[in-house]
Amino acid sequence: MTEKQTAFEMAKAYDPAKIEKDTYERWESSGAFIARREEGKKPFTIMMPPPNVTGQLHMGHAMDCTLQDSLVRFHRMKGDPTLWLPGTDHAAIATEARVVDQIRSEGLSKETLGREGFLKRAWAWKEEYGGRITRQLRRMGSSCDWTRERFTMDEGCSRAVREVFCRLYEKKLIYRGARLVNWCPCCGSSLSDIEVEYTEQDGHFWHLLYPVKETGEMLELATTRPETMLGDTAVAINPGDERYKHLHGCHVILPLVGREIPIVCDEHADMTKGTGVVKITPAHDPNDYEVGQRHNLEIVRVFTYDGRMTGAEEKAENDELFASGKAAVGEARVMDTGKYAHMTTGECRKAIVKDLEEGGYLKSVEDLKHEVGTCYRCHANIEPMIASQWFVRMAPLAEPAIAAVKKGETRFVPERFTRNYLNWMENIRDWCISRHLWWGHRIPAWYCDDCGEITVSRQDICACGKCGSKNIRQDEDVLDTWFSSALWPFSTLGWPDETEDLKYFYPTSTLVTGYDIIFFWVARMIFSGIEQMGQPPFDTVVIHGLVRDSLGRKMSKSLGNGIDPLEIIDKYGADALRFSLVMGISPGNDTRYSTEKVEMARNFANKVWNASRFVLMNMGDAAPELDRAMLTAEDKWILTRYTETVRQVTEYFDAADYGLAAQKLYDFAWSEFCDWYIELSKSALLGDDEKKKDNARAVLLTVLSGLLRLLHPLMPFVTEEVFSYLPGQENKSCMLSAWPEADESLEFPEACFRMEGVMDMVRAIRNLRSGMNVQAGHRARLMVRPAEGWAETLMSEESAFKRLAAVTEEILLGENEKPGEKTVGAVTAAGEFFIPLGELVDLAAERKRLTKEKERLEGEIKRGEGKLNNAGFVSKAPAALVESEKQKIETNRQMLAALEKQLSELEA
RNA sequence: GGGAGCAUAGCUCAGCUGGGAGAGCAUUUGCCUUACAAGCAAAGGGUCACAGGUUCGAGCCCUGUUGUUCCCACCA
Repeated sequence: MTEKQTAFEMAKAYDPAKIEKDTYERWESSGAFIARREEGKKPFTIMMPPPNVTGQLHMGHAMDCTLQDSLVRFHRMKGDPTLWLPGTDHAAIATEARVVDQIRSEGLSKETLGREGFLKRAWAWKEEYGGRITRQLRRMGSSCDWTRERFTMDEGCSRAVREVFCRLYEKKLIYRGARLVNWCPCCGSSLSDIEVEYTEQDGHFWHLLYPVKETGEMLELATTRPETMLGDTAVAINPGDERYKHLHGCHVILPLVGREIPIVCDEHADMTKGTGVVKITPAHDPNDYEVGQRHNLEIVRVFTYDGRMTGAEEKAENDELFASGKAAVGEARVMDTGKYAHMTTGECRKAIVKDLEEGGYLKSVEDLKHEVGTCYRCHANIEPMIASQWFVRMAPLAEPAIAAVKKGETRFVPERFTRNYLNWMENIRDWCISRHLWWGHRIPAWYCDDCGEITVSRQDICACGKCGSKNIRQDEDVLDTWFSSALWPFSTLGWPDETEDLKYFYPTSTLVTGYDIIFFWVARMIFSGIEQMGQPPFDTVVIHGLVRDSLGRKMSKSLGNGIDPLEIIDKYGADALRFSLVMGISPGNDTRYSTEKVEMARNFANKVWNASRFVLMNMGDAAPELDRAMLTAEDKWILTRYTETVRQVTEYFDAADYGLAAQKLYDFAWSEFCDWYIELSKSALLGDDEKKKDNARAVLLTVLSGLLRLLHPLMPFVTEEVFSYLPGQENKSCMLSAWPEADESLEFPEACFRMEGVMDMVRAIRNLRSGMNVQAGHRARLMVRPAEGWAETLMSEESAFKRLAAVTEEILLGENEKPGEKTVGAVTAAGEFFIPLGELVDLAAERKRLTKEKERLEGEIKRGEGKLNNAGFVSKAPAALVESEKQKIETNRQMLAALEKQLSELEA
């Protein structure tokens, strides 16, 4: 613990850079972040969505992290055994791409390094960037349990991955097969369906003519991808299409290739679209693949896995595969595309179009915009391909995952995301989990070259499980990175071992994440948790929006509009960044980042700092005790407002409504505590009545100490720093202090009402002076006529009103006396007042101003009467509302009467 | 083709189970008042997208319309 400076040594402005590093180190080394199991107490657990080790944190992480840390600190202060488990994700495809870039810049390639060499480089990358990320998380102030930090590819997580893979395989929920998959020729890997992003692209419709063998007529059809025609194995028409009834059972001759292919009848052919004729390429189109399955069509692959046209070598290889009987079920035959072989698919498209045109097979070309699948990582166009891959059978896993959410065992906040989740789960297709990469969890399957057996094993094996042959190879591919993230809520707690942590902390409490990964991650955690653990991994999923740039665009590397959270922390402090990311957000909605917001938050942190400085400067030696008998009107007012703030902020945190919590704290701290209470407290503090001084000190301390604690989850650093200076809290940590509870005995509604009246009147006076251009330094006299029942409140020796007004005015009380000189005046609910301004008073302008006010009041009264004369309102509205409406009218009538009197006095 | 979000002050956005609209920034005016000029005291600025409906009462609930953003969907 560092030597504490006194309040008088506190800097005039809050300087976060001076304290953040030390404060964080103190927290961490004290062990305060470490979760402890307390039997009999329900823990609060959050698993951090592990950031990718690809690079560094961005603003989205900063927000995600702030929301989680706020919740975690809130629960820790409430006394829950709290675990926030941090970690990082190996991000298979993304990291591999970065490492490939890195080694390429050194003139190396994956192939030259070899698998082992490459993985060494990848681990080095992980060490560097993983370390950077955890440092960044610390800079944000994250109070996570670093002793439990995990990595998706560490030993334990990897063991969990293998265990799950084997269990699912044994239950036949994982299978291998040759299926049509989304293939990214650029990444050289398959992708799952959700990894494909559809973007609108300019393209063409090529209208082709295929000659019918039996009739000699030309059949017109259209395609957006003419290069796939080489792999056509049928042409489809709708069975009910009258135009083509005569062609049932006929064949067409595939142009350029000369292959005879059947005309099949299939519902897929839509009579209303184009000519109603569709070419069928089962190897390269998802719909065509389905048609092919239904009609048992041949599957002819014409693309290589790196985006070129197949040639003689590929065909020979493929032929051998089939000849040896090792071809997977559903595997495609490969065609030697002859003159097109080795062209890229793009080059081939041009060549084919040209050849078709020359052969008279191209009827016309039409421009068109259409949605094309692209890779979410590299944005290259996806080529659907037949490939032998591993899949997770989703239907049996989805079913309980749907039920759990429907039953409310897992709840989405905001609720609207439930539908999103259910809709996706209910239409889910099998999950392709193979990735043709090296960085990741290698698929634990071995192929026997002798007997063809596939052995899936928890341990590495060196002989075939069936025939014992040593002639085996492990599958070259790794698993989709989300396969391991899906296990995060339990793999990180030691599963498959029955660890104490696992028993105590699973299922976790809340998951906090952005809506962009509900499908990628949240859904998969839910079904994995249910399948392996028997219960869903969390009860609440708090979904937040994305952080966009100041123009509303997504922050991205390619746009160059990303902002580094660390730079902002360096300049404004972590608290400012955190608060700016939370204030004004609403659940599930996107937010824009702007420097102005950070400045607002920085100013607020400074305000908190200075308010604290003021309170500390005025503290005596001992910690003052709150004495209820001593409380003044303004004390009661601020204590009431404070209690209400405690109640509301607690509710907001419980509902994960951070934006409202921040707003409430900002308003209370600034507009009520600082602007009014601190100002009012000065009279006692500067006076020499020690009892009054102690009373003011006690109230200031009560409110400030509570306020700091309420603010702590959002602004941990400044609150922690200031808290330990408080009398009675020496060397105590705000983070470990108790969350404030609303104390009803500190609520004084009547005092509050009185204080609001005083404040209204003070505002009216200031307003009038400002409007009359009264010089700030000018101490005019002020004459006050209290409204009925307000004399004591306004005019007693102790009145807050007198102290507030006395700053600029000299006060005269005259119950019913006339001002007797030229004045300006106004009426408020608490009473009326006059400021004598002699010749400065413009009678005509005054008349106008007062008349305008009179009309406003008359309008108010009329509106109120309208309501009360409405039988429906009186009978149906809540009684309290009707009553307050009556009160309002009564007050307004009194004010109106006073105003009319003022007007008549003006004439006199 | 389905689904969702958004439309409120010049800008960015809040607004709870319906009870006469708020903040920050910007603008205007006056202040270095002994915590804070990263501040203080004031001011101006809104047909709550449009049209209906429910209700004693609608920014809020319902229906439709327009604009906009996003997600999902195999459309040749």
